[in-house]
Amino acid sequence: MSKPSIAAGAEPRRAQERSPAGAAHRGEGEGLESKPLYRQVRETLIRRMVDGVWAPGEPLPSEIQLAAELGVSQGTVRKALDEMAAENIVVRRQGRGTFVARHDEERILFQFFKLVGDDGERHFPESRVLGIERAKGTAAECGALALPRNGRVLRIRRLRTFDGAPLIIESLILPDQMFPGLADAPVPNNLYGLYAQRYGITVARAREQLKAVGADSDTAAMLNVEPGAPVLLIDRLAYSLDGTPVEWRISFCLTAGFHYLSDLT
Amino acid sequence: MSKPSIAAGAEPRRAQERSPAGAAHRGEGEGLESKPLYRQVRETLIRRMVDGVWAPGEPLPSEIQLAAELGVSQGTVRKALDEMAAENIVVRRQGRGTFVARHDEERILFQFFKLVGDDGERHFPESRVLGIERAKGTAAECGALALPRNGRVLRIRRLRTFDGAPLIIESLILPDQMFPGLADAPVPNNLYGLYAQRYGITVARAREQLKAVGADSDTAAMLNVEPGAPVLLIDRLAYSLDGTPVEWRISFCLTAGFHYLSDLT
DNA sequence: CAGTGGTCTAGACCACGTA
DNA sequence: ACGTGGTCTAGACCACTGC
Repeated sequence: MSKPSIAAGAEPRRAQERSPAGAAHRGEGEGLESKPLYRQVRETLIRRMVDGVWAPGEPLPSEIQLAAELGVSQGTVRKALDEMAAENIVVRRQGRGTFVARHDEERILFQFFKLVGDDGERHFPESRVLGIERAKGTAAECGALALPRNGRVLRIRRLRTFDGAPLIIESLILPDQMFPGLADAPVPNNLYGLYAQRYGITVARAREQLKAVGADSDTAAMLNVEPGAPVLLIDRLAYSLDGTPVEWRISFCLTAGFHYLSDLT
Repeated sequence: MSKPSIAAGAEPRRAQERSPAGAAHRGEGEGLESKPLYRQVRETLIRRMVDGVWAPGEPLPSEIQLAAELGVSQGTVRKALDEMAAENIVVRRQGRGTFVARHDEERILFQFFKLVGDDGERHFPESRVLGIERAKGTAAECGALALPRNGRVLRIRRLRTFDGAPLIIESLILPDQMFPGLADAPVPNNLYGLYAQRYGITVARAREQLKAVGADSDTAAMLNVEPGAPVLLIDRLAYSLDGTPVEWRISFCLTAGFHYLSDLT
Protein backbone atom coordinates (compact mmCIF):
# COMPACT_ATOMS: atom_id res chain seq x y z
CA MET A 1 0.00 0.00 0.00
CA SER A 2 1.11 3.54 -0.63
CA LYS A 3 0.57 6.68 1.32
CA PRO A 4 -2.94 7.98 1.40
CA SER A 5 -3.90 9.43 -1.90
CA ILE A 6 -6.76 9.95 -4.20
CA ALA A 7 -6.28 7.65 -7.16
CA ALA A 8 -4.09 9.19 -9.83
CA GLY A 9 -5.41 11.50 -12.50
CA ALA A 10 -8.08 13.14 -10.40
CA GLU A 11 -10.07 9.96 -10.61
CA PRO A 12 -11.91 9.21 -7.43
CA ARG A 13 -10.93 6.18 -5.42
CA ARG A 14 -13.75 3.78 -4.73
CA ALA A 15 -14.70 3.51 -1.14
CA GLN A 16 -14.43 -0.27 -0.82
CA GLU A 17 -14.09 -1.70 2.64
CA ARG A 18 -11.33 -0.10 4.64
CA SER A 19 -9.43 -1.46 7.57
CA PRO A 20 -11.53 -0.61 10.60
CA ALA A 21 -8.81 1.25 12.47
CA GLY A 22 -9.10 4.75 11.14
CA ALA A 23 -5.72 5.45 9.64
CA ALA A 24 -4.39 1.91 9.50
CA HIS A 25 -3.89 2.14 5.75
CA ARG A 26 -1.23 4.80 6.10
CA GLY A 27 2.41 4.67 6.94
CA GLU A 28 4.23 2.79 4.19
CA GLY A 29 7.28 4.19 2.42
CA GLU A 30 6.50 6.07 -0.80
CA GLY A 31 9.64 8.18 -0.83
CA LEU A 32 8.16 11.35 -2.25
CA GLU A 33 4.89 12.92 -3.29
CA SER A 34 2.69 12.87 -0.24
CA LYS A 35 0.59 15.83 0.59
CA PRO A 36 -2.08 15.48 3.23
CA LEU A 37 -5.22 13.82 1.95
CA TYR A 38 -7.35 16.89 2.53
CA ARG A 39 -5.04 18.91 0.32
CA GLN A 40 -5.32 16.33 -2.41
CA VAL A 41 -9.08 16.59 -2.08
CA ARG A 42 -8.81 20.37 -2.26
CA GLU A 43 -6.73 20.19 -5.42
CA THR A 44 -9.07 17.69 -7.02
CA LEU A 45 -12.00 20.00 -6.37
CA ILE A 46 -10.13 23.05 -7.64
CA ARG A 47 -9.12 21.19 -10.78
CA ARG A 48 -12.76 20.40 -11.40
CA MET A 49 -13.69 24.03 -11.02
CA VAL A 50 -10.96 25.05 -13.45
CA ASP A 51 -12.26 22.42 -15.84
CA GLY A 52 -15.73 23.86 -15.55
CA VAL A 53 -17.34 20.84 -13.93
CA TRP A 54 -19.06 23.20 -11.53
CA ALA A 55 -19.65 26.78 -12.60
CA PRO A 56 -19.60 29.75 -10.23
CA GLY A 57 -22.79 29.93 -8.22
CA GLU A 58 -23.51 26.23 -8.59
CA PRO A 59 -23.64 23.91 -5.61
CA LEU A 60 -21.02 21.22 -5.10
CA PRO A 61 -22.17 17.75 -4.13
CA SER A 62 -22.73 17.38 -0.42
CA GLU A 63 -19.86 16.47 1.87
CA ILE A 64 -21.23 12.96 2.22
CA GLN A 65 -21.40 12.46 -1.53
CA LEU A 66 -17.93 13.84 -2.13
CA ALA A 67 -16.52 11.70 0.66
CA ALA A 68 -18.07 8.57 -0.80
CA GLU A 69 -16.97 9.42 -4.33
CA LEU A 70 -13.39 10.22 -3.37
CA GLY A 71 -13.08 7.38 -0.90
CA VAL A 72 -12.22 9.53 2.09
CA SER A 73 -14.04 10.39 5.27
CA GLN A 74 -16.48 13.24 5.57
CA GLY A 75 -14.11 14.95 8.00
CA THR A 76 -11.39 15.06 5.37
CA VAL A 77 -13.72 16.56 2.78
CA ARG A 78 -14.85 19.02 5.39
CA LYS A 79 -11.33 20.15 6.14
CA ALA A 80 -10.67 20.69 2.43
CA LEU A 81 -13.88 22.68 1.98
CA ASP A 82 -13.27 24.75 5.11
CA GLU A 83 -9.88 25.72 3.76
CA MET A 84 -11.39 26.62 0.41
CA ALA A 85 -14.04 28.70 2.14
CA ALA A 86 -11.27 30.59 3.96
CA GLU A 87 -9.73 31.32 0.55
CA ASN A 88 -13.04 32.65 -0.74
CA ILE A 89 -13.18 30.15 -3.57
CA VAL A 90 -16.23 28.49 -2.13
CA VAL A 91 -19.15 29.68 -0.02
CA ARG A 92 -20.74 27.43 2.60
CA ARG A 93 -24.26 27.96 3.81
CA GLN A 94 -25.72 25.91 6.60
CA GLY A 95 -28.78 24.00 5.56
CA ARG A 96 -28.26 24.80 1.88
CA GLY A 97 -24.93 23.53 0.66
CA THR A 98 -21.51 24.53 -0.58
CA PHE A 99 -21.33 26.75 -3.66
CA VAL A 100 -18.61 27.85 -6.04
CA ALA A 101 -17.95 31.50 -5.22
CA ARG A 102 -19.26 34.00 -7.73
CA HIS A 103 -17.63 37.24 -8.76
CA ASP A 104 -20.68 39.29 -8.03
CA GLU A 105 -20.42 42.94 -7.26
CA GLU A 106 -20.44 42.38 -3.54
CA ARG A 107 -17.45 40.07 -3.59
CA ILE A 108 -15.50 42.44 -5.84
CA LEU A 109 -16.33 45.27 -3.50
CA PHE A 110 -15.00 43.51 -0.42
CA GLN A 111 -12.23 41.36 -1.78
CA PHE A 112 -10.78 43.29 -4.71
CA PHE A 113 -11.85 46.90 -4.57
CA LYS A 114 -10.11 48.53 -1.65
CA LEU A 115 -10.93 52.14 -2.43
CA VAL A 116 -13.45 53.28 0.14
CA GLY A 117 -15.12 56.58 0.81
CA ASP A 118 -13.75 58.50 3.78
CA ASP A 119 -17.17 58.07 5.35
CA GLY A 120 -16.57 54.31 5.32
CA GLU A 121 -19.06 53.63 2.54
CA ARG A 122 -18.00 51.16 -0.13
CA HIS A 123 -18.91 52.42 -3.57
CA PHE A 124 -18.56 50.75 -6.94
CA PRO A 125 -17.60 53.34 -9.55
CA GLU A 126 -19.00 53.56 -13.05
CA SER A 127 -16.64 52.84 -15.94
CA ARG A 128 -16.15 54.25 -19.42
CA VAL A 129 -13.84 52.49 -21.83
CA LEU A 130 -11.49 54.86 -23.59
CA GLY A 131 -9.82 52.41 -25.90
CA ILE A 132 -9.02 48.78 -26.63
CA GLU A 133 -6.14 47.50 -28.68
CA ARG A 134 -4.45 44.22 -29.46
CA ALA A 135 -0.71 44.24 -29.93
CA LYS A 136 2.52 42.46 -29.26
CA GLY A 137 3.29 42.77 -25.58
CA THR A 138 6.28 44.67 -24.37
CA ALA A 139 8.95 42.78 -22.48
CA ALA A 140 7.51 44.02 -19.20
CA GLU A 141 3.99 42.99 -20.16
CA CYS A 142 4.98 39.51 -21.30
CA GLY A 143 7.09 39.08 -18.20
CA ALA A 144 4.30 40.06 -15.86
CA LEU A 145 1.76 37.82 -17.57
CA ALA A 146 4.16 34.89 -18.03
CA LEU A 147 3.78 35.05 -21.81
CA PRO A 148 6.47 34.12 -24.29
CA ARG A 149 8.52 36.96 -25.72
CA ASN A 150 6.41 39.07 -28.06
CA GLY A 151 3.22 37.27 -27.03
CA ARG A 152 0.06 39.10 -28.01
CA VAL A 153 -1.77 41.14 -25.41
CA LEU A 154 -5.02 43.00 -25.14
CA ARG A 155 -4.89 46.51 -23.73
CA ILE A 156 -7.90 48.25 -22.28
CA ARG A 157 -7.93 51.77 -20.99
CA ARG A 158 -10.81 53.11 -19.02
CA LEU A 159 -11.94 55.96 -16.82
CA ARG A 160 -13.84 55.18 -13.67
CA THR A 161 -16.02 57.81 -12.11
CA PHE A 162 -18.10 58.13 -9.00
CA ASP A 163 -21.15 60.36 -9.05
CA GLY A 164 -19.88 61.65 -12.36
CA ALA A 165 -16.54 62.83 -10.95
CA PRO A 166 -13.36 61.22 -12.29
CA LEU A 167 -11.83 58.89 -9.70
CA ILE A 168 -9.57 56.38 -11.44
CA ILE A 169 -7.86 56.13 -14.77
CA GLU A 170 -6.62 52.64 -15.41
CA SER A 171 -4.88 50.47 -17.99
CA LEU A 172 -5.42 46.73 -18.19
CA ILE A 173 -3.21 44.26 -19.98
CA LEU A 174 -4.51 40.75 -20.66
CA PRO A 175 -3.13 37.73 -22.49
CA ASP A 176 -4.88 38.01 -25.85
CA GLN A 177 -5.34 34.31 -26.47
CA MET A 178 -6.88 33.77 -23.07
CA PHE A 179 -9.80 36.08 -23.86
CA PRO A 180 -10.73 35.60 -27.52
CA GLY A 181 -13.31 38.06 -28.76
CA LEU A 182 -13.24 40.20 -25.67
CA ALA A 183 -12.44 43.29 -27.71
CA ASP A 184 -15.46 42.72 -29.96
CA ALA A 185 -18.18 43.14 -27.37
CA PRO A 186 -18.97 45.89 -24.90
CA VAL A 187 -16.80 45.70 -21.81
CA PRO A 188 -18.82 45.49 -18.59
CA ASN A 189 -17.97 47.32 -15.43
CA ASN A 190 -17.40 44.10 -13.49
CA LEU A 191 -14.64 42.52 -15.54
CA TYR A 192 -13.95 39.62 -13.18
CA GLY A 193 -17.54 38.54 -13.58
CA LEU A 194 -17.03 38.49 -17.34
CA TYR A 195 -13.81 36.51 -17.10
CA ALA A 196 -15.65 33.91 -15.03
CA GLN A 197 -18.88 33.72 -17.00
CA ARG A 198 -17.63 33.98 -20.54
CA TYR A 199 -14.17 32.47 -20.28
CA GLY A 200 -14.39 30.22 -17.25
CA ILE A 201 -11.44 32.00 -15.71
CA THR A 202 -11.73 32.71 -12.02
CA VAL A 203 -9.62 35.41 -10.45
CA ALA A 204 -8.76 33.97 -7.06
CA ARG A 205 -6.21 36.41 -5.67
CA ALA A 206 -4.20 39.48 -6.56
CA ARG A 207 -1.10 41.34 -5.46
CA GLU A 208 -1.14 45.11 -5.35
CA GLN A 209 1.79 47.50 -5.12
CA LEU A 210 1.02 51.10 -4.18
CA LYS A 211 2.97 54.29 -4.67
CA ALA A 212 2.23 57.97 -4.39
CA VAL A 213 3.22 59.72 -7.61
CA GLY A 214 2.65 63.00 -9.35
CA ALA A 215 0.14 62.90 -12.20
CA ASP A 216 1.64 63.29 -15.65
CA SER A 217 -0.12 65.66 -18.00
CA ASP A 218 -2.26 62.98 -19.66
CA THR A 219 -3.37 61.47 -16.38
CA ALA A 220 -3.96 64.88 -14.90
CA ALA A 221 -6.16 65.88 -17.81
CA MET A 222 -8.26 62.71 -17.56
CA LEU A 223 -8.68 63.08 -13.81
CA ASN A 224 -9.32 66.80 -14.03
CA VAL A 225 -6.45 67.85 -11.76
CA GLU A 226 -3.28 69.84 -12.36
CA PRO A 227 -0.22 68.03 -13.67
CA GLY A 228 1.97 66.89 -10.79
CA ALA A 229 -0.95 66.53 -8.40
CA PRO A 230 -0.44 63.58 -6.05
CA VAL A 231 -2.27 60.43 -7.13
CA LEU A 232 -2.24 56.90 -5.81
CA LEU A 233 -0.65 54.46 -8.24
CA ILE A 234 -1.93 50.90 -7.86
CA ASP A 235 -0.12 48.18 -9.75
CA ARG A 236 -2.15 44.95 -9.60
CA LEU A 237 -1.40 41.49 -10.85
CA ALA A 238 -4.37 39.14 -10.69
CA TYR A 239 -4.02 35.35 -10.62
CA SER A 240 -6.50 32.66 -11.54
CA LEU A 241 -7.45 29.60 -9.50
CA ASP A 242 -4.51 27.62 -10.81
CA GLY A 243 -2.01 30.40 -10.18
CA THR A 244 -1.68 31.72 -13.72
CA PRO A 245 -1.35 35.50 -14.05
CA VAL A 246 -4.47 36.69 -15.81
CA GLU A 247 -4.52 40.46 -15.75
CA TRP A 248 -2.10 43.29 -15.12
CA ARG A 249 -3.79 46.48 -14.10
CA ILE A 250 -2.28 49.89 -13.47
CA SER A 251 -4.55 52.45 -11.87
CA PHE A 252 -4.09 56.09 -10.99
CA CYS A 253 -6.52 57.06 -8.26
CA LEU A 254 -7.56 60.33 -6.76
CA THR A 255 -7.73 60.07 -3.00
CA ALA A 256 -9.70 63.16 -2.11
CA GLY A 257 -12.72 61.85 -0.26
CA PHE A 258 -11.55 58.28 -0.75
CA HIS A 259 -8.83 56.09 0.72
CA TYR A 260 -7.33 52.69 0.17
CA LEU A 261 -8.34 50.39 3.02
CA SER A 262 -5.97 47.70 4.19
CA ASP A 263 -6.64 45.37 7.10
CA LEU A 264 -3.57 44.00 8.82
CA THR A 265 -4.66 40.80 10.50
CA MET B 1 -28.01 20.96 32.00
CA SER B 2 -27.33 24.02 29.95
CA LYS B 3 -25.78 24.43 26.56
CA PRO B 4 -22.18 23.53 26.31
CA SER B 5 -20.03 26.05 28.02
CA ILE B 6 -16.92 26.49 29.98
CA ALA B 7 -17.81 27.22 33.56
CA ALA B 8 -18.45 30.91 34.16
CA GLY B 9 -15.74 33.41 34.96
CA ALA B 10 -13.05 31.82 32.85
CA GLU B 11 -12.76 29.11 35.44
CA PRO B 12 -12.11 25.74 33.87
CA ARG B 13 -14.73 23.10 34.21
CA ARG B 14 -13.53 19.88 35.80
CA ALA B 15 -13.50 16.97 33.46
CA GLN B 16 -15.56 14.60 35.59
CA GLU B 17 -17.17 11.69 33.88
CA ARG B 18 -19.20 12.63 30.83
CA SER B 19 -21.98 10.73 29.21
CA PRO B 20 -20.28 8.36 26.82
CA ALA B 21 -22.15 9.49 23.73
CA GLY B 22 -20.09 12.37 22.47
CA ALA B 23 -22.45 15.29 22.43
CA ALA B 24 -25.15 13.89 24.64
CA HIS B 25 -24.73 16.69 27.12
CA ARG B 26 -25.91 19.27 24.63
CA GLY B 27 -29.30 20.38 23.52
CA GLU B 28 -31.13 21.90 26.47
CA GLY B 29 -32.80 25.29 26.33
CA GLU B 30 -30.65 28.19 27.57
CA GLY B 31 -32.41 30.92 25.64
CA LEU B 32 -29.41 33.11 24.91
CA GLU B 33 -25.66 33.23 25.19
CA SER B 34 -24.38 30.23 23.37
CA LYS B 35 -21.34 30.48 21.22
CA PRO B 36 -19.72 27.32 19.97
CA LEU B 37 -17.58 25.60 22.57
CA TYR B 38 -14.38 26.07 20.59
CA ARG B 39 -14.95 29.82 20.54
CA GLN B 40 -15.45 29.85 24.28
CA VAL B 41 -12.18 28.00 24.57
CA ARG B 42 -10.55 30.53 22.28
CA GLU B 43 -11.81 33.41 24.38
CA THR B 44 -10.72 31.78 27.59
CA LEU B 45 -7.22 31.37 26.22
CA ILE B 46 -7.11 34.93 24.89
CA ARG B 47 -8.28 36.26 28.22
CA ARG B 48 -5.44 34.43 29.91
CA MET B 49 -2.96 35.93 27.50
CA VAL B 50 -4.35 39.39 28.17
CA ASP B 51 -4.05 38.68 31.89
CA GLY B 52 -0.45 37.71 31.41
CA VAL B 53 -0.83 34.07 32.40
CA TRP B 54 1.35 33.16 29.44
CA ALA B 55 3.76 35.74 28.10
CA PRO B 56 4.69 36.08 24.45
CA GLY B 57 7.12 33.38 23.41
CA GLU B 58 6.04 31.02 26.16
CA PRO B 59 4.48 27.65 25.43
CA LEU B 60 0.85 26.97 26.22
CA PRO B 61 -0.05 23.70 27.91
CA SER B 62 -0.46 20.84 25.47
CA GLU B 63 -3.78 20.23 23.77
CA ILE B 64 -4.37 17.22 26.00
CA GLN B 65 -3.76 19.21 29.16
CA LEU B 66 -5.95 22.10 28.04
CA ALA B 67 -8.70 19.71 27.04
CA ALA B 68 -8.63 18.00 30.42
CA GLU B 69 -8.47 21.26 32.32
CA LEU B 70 -11.31 22.87 30.40
CA GLY B 71 -13.42 19.75 30.27
CA VAL B 72 -13.70 19.56 26.51
CA SER B 73 -12.32 17.19 23.93
CA GLN B 74 -8.90 17.55 22.37
CA GLY B 75 -10.56 18.20 19.01
CA THR B 76 -12.35 21.24 20.39
CA VAL B 77 -9.15 22.68 21.84
CA ARG B 78 -7.47 21.95 18.53
CA LYS B 79 -10.08 23.87 16.59
CA ALA B 80 -9.68 26.86 18.91
CA LEU B 81 -5.90 26.81 18.60
CA ASP B 82 -6.00 26.38 14.84
CA GLU B 83 -8.18 29.44 14.59
CA MET B 84 -5.82 31.39 16.82
CA ALA B 85 -2.88 30.28 14.72
CA ALA B 86 -4.67 31.61 11.63
CA GLU B 87 -5.01 34.95 13.42
CA ASN B 88 -1.29 35.00 14.24
CA ILE B 89 -2.07 35.06 17.95
CA VAL B 90 -0.30 31.80 18.48
CA VAL B 91 2.37 29.79 16.71
CA ARG B 92 2.15 26.02 16.47
CA ARG B 93 5.17 23.87 15.94
CA GLN B 94 4.92 20.15 15.41
CA GLY B 95 6.80 18.16 17.98
CA ARG B 96 7.42 21.22 20.15
CA GLY B 97 4.21 22.83 21.23
CA THR B 98 2.00 25.88 20.85
CA PHE B 99 3.50 29.26 21.72
CA VAL B 100 2.14 32.74 22.28
CA ALA B 101 3.17 34.77 19.23
CA ARG B 102 5.97 37.24 19.79
CA HIS B 103 6.34 40.64 18.20
CA ASP B 104 9.80 39.96 16.92
CA GLU B 105 11.18 41.86 14.00
CA GLU B 106 10.22 39.15 11.53
CA ARG B 107 6.57 39.21 12.47
CA ILE B 108 6.47 43.00 12.32
CA LEU B 109 8.09 42.86 8.93
CA PHE B 110 5.54 40.49 7.45
CA GLN B 111 2.37 41.37 9.32
CA PHE B 112 2.60 45.08 10.03
CA PHE B 113 5.23 46.69 7.86
CA LYS B 114 3.98 46.69 4.30
CA LEU B 115 6.54 49.00 2.77
CA VAL B 116 8.76 46.87 0.58
CA GLY B 117 11.66 47.68 -1.70
CA ASP B 118 10.84 47.64 -5.39
CA ASP B 119 13.26 44.73 -5.66
CA GLY B 120 10.95 42.75 -3.40
CA GLU B 121 13.27 42.88 -0.40
CA ARG B 122 11.70 43.58 2.97
CA HIS B 123 13.73 46.08 4.92
CA PHE B 124 13.26 47.34 8.46
CA PRO B 125 14.17 51.02 8.62
CA GLU B 126 16.14 52.68 11.39
CA SER B 127 14.30 55.18 13.59
CA ARG B 128 15.20 58.46 15.23
CA VAL B 129 12.84 60.00 17.73
CA LEU B 130 12.29 63.70 17.13
CA GLY B 131 10.11 64.43 20.10
CA ILE B 132 7.85 63.06 22.80
CA GLU B 133 5.14 64.95 24.61
CA ARG B 134 2.27 64.26 26.94
CA ALA B 135 -0.83 66.34 26.58
CA LYS B 136 -4.58 66.39 26.61
CA GLY B 137 -5.80 64.64 23.49
CA THR B 138 -7.69 66.48 20.83
CA ALA B 139 -11.24 65.43 20.10
CA ALA B 140 -10.02 63.42 17.10
CA GLU B 141 -7.31 61.71 19.14
CA CYS B 142 -9.61 60.76 21.99
CA GLY B 143 -12.21 59.56 19.54
CA ALA B 144 -9.79 57.36 17.68
CA LEU B 145 -8.37 55.84 20.86
CA ALA B 146 -11.73 55.48 22.60
CA LEU B 147 -10.63 57.78 25.42
CA PRO B 148 -12.91 60.08 27.38
CA ARG B 149 -13.01 63.68 26.29
CA ASN B 150 -9.75 65.43 27.12
CA GLY B 151 -8.06 62.16 28.07
CA ARG B 152 -4.30 62.36 28.24
CA VAL B 153 -2.26 61.10 25.33
CA LEU B 154 1.38 60.52 24.55
CA ARG B 155 2.67 61.84 21.26
CA ILE B 156 5.82 60.55 19.63
CA ARG B 157 7.27 61.89 16.45
CA ARG B 158 10.02 60.07 14.66
CA LEU B 159 11.92 59.90 11.42
CA ARG B 160 12.60 56.54 9.87
CA THR B 161 15.44 56.12 7.45
CA PHE B 162 16.79 53.37 5.30
CA ASP B 163 20.49 53.30 4.51
CA GLY B 164 20.63 56.78 5.93
CA ALA B 165 18.05 58.21 3.52
CA PRO B 166 14.80 59.58 4.96
CA LEU B 167 11.90 57.26 4.20
CA ILE B 168 9.08 57.90 6.65
CA ILE B 169 8.13 60.67 9.01
CA GLU B 170 5.51 59.53 11.47
CA SER B 171 3.47 60.65 14.44
CA LEU B 172 2.19 58.22 17.03
CA ILE B 173 -0.56 58.90 19.53
CA LEU B 174 -0.98 56.56 22.50
CA PRO B 175 -3.27 56.54 25.53
CA ASP B 176 -1.01 57.98 28.21
CA GLN B 177 -2.27 55.88 31.09
CA MET B 178 -1.83 52.68 29.15
CA PHE B 179 1.92 53.20 28.84
CA PRO B 180 3.18 54.77 32.07
CA GLY B 181 6.81 55.82 31.93
CA LEU B 182 7.20 55.23 28.25
CA ALA B 183 8.37 58.77 27.68
CA ASP B 184 11.10 58.40 30.31
CA ALA B 185 13.13 55.72 28.59
CA PRO B 186 14.67 55.46 25.15
CA VAL B 187 12.14 54.44 22.53
CA PRO B 188 13.16 51.31 20.61
CA ASN B 189 12.71 50.84 16.92
CA ASN B 190 10.34 47.92 17.39
CA LEU B 191 7.58 49.56 19.41
CA TYR B 192 5.15 46.65 19.33
CA GLY B 193 7.80 44.50 20.98
CA LEU B 194 8.04 47.09 23.74
CA TYR B 195 4.28 47.27 24.21
CA ALA B 196 4.25 43.50 24.63
CA GLN B 197 7.29 43.06 26.85
CA ARG B 198 7.01 46.05 29.12
CA TYR B 199 3.27 46.63 29.23
CA GLY B 200 1.80 43.24 28.39
CA ILE B 201 -0.17 44.81 25.56
CA THR B 202 -0.27 42.76 22.39
CA VAL B 203 -1.08 44.44 19.12
CA ALA B 204 -3.17 41.84 17.31
CA ARG B 205 -4.44 43.67 14.25
CA ALA B 206 -4.54 47.06 12.62
CA ARG B 207 -6.51 48.99 10.04
CA GLU B 208 -4.68 51.22 7.59
CA GLN B 209 -6.09 53.94 5.37
CA LEU B 210 -3.90 55.18 2.53
CA LYS B 211 -3.95 58.36 0.53
CA ALA B 212 -1.60 60.08 -1.87
CA VAL B 213 -1.02 63.65 -0.74
CA GLY B 214 1.38 66.49 -1.37
CA ALA B 215 4.01 67.03 1.30
CA ASP B 216 3.55 70.16 3.38
CA SER B 217 6.64 72.26 3.98
CA ASP B 218 7.50 70.63 7.31
CA THR B 219 7.13 67.12 6.01
CA ALA B 220 9.00 67.99 2.86
CA ALA B 221 11.89 69.38 4.83
CA MET B 222 12.14 66.30 7.02
CA LEU B 223 11.99 63.94 4.05
CA ASN B 224 14.34 66.05 1.99
CA VAL B 225 11.96 66.63 -0.91
CA GLU B 226 10.32 69.73 -2.30
CA PRO B 227 7.05 70.91 -0.76
CA GLY B 228 4.10 69.45 -2.62
CA ALA B 229 5.98 66.32 -3.63
CA PRO B 230 3.68 63.29 -3.65
CA VAL B 231 3.95 61.17 -0.51
CA LEU B 232 1.98 58.18 0.72
CA LEU B 233 -0.08 58.97 3.78
CA ILE B 234 -0.76 55.95 5.98
CA ASP B 235 -3.26 56.34 8.77
CA ARG B 236 -3.08 53.31 11.06
CA LEU B 237 -5.16 52.35 14.06
CA ALA B 238 -3.76 49.38 15.97
CA TYR B 239 -5.89 47.19 18.24
CA SER B 240 -4.88 44.94 21.09
CA LEU B 241 -5.92 41.34 21.65
CA ASP B 242 -9.13 42.35 23.35
CA GLY B 243 -10.06 44.85 20.65
CA THR B 244 -9.06 48.06 22.43
CA PRO B 245 -7.46 50.73 20.25
CA VAL B 246 -3.88 51.05 21.40
CA GLU B 247 -2.05 53.30 18.99
CA TRP B 248 -2.88 55.80 16.30
CA ARG B 249 -0.09 56.31 13.81
CA ILE B 250 0.11 58.71 10.90
CA SER B 251 2.99 58.18 8.51
CA PHE B 252 4.17 60.07 5.47
CA CYS B 253 6.20 57.78 3.25
CA LEU B 254 8.38 58.35 0.26
CA THR B 255 7.70 55.74 -2.38
CA ALA B 256 10.69 56.12 -4.65
CA GLY B 257 12.31 52.72 -4.65
CA PHE B 258 9.69 51.40 -2.24
CA HIS B 259 6.05 50.44 -2.47
CA TYR B 260 3.22 49.40 -0.20
CA LEU B 261 2.46 45.73 -0.71
CA SER B 262 -1.08 44.46 -0.34
CA ASP B 263 -2.17 40.90 -0.94
CA LEU B 264 -5.80 40.44 -1.95
CA THR B 265 -6.71 36.90 -1.02
C1' DC C 1 11.90 6.95 23.82
C1' DA C 2 8.21 10.02 25.31
C1' DG C 3 5.62 14.02 24.19
C1' DT C 4 3.85 17.32 20.92
C1' DG C 5 1.09 18.80 17.11
C1' DG C 6 -0.81 16.94 12.35
C1' DT C 7 -3.86 13.84 9.85
C1' DC C 8 -7.65 10.74 9.33
C1' DT C 9 -11.61 8.28 10.56
C1' DA C 10 -16.27 7.28 12.65
C1' DG C 11 -20.35 8.60 14.57
C1' DA C 12 -23.40 11.50 17.38
C1' DC C 13 -26.41 15.49 17.66
C1' DC C 14 -27.60 20.48 16.54
C1' DA C 15 -29.17 24.44 13.59
C1' DC C 16 -30.76 25.89 9.43
C1' DG C 17 -33.30 25.93 5.02
C1' DT C 18 -36.63 24.02 2.04
C1' DA C 19 -40.53 21.76 0.91
C1' DA D 1 -39.61 15.50 7.32
C1' DC D 2 -35.44 15.59 5.19
C1' DG D 3 -30.93 16.99 3.74
C1' DT D 4 -27.38 20.34 4.39
C1' DG D 5 -23.45 22.14 6.84
C1' DG D 6 -21.80 23.08 11.97
C1' DT D 7 -20.23 21.28 16.38
C1' DC D 8 -18.39 17.91 19.43
C1' DT D 9 -16.41 13.72 20.82
C1' DA D 10 -13.30 9.58 20.73
C1' DG D 11 -9.52 7.20 19.25
C1' DA D 12 -6.10 5.74 15.91
C1' DC D 13 -1.61 6.55 13.75
C1' DC D 14 2.03 9.69 11.69
C1' DA D 15 5.89 13.20 11.77
C1' DC D 16 8.72 15.87 14.26
C1' DT D 17 11.45 17.35 18.43
C1' DG D 18 14.28 16.80 22.23
C1' DC D 19 15.95 14.01 25.97
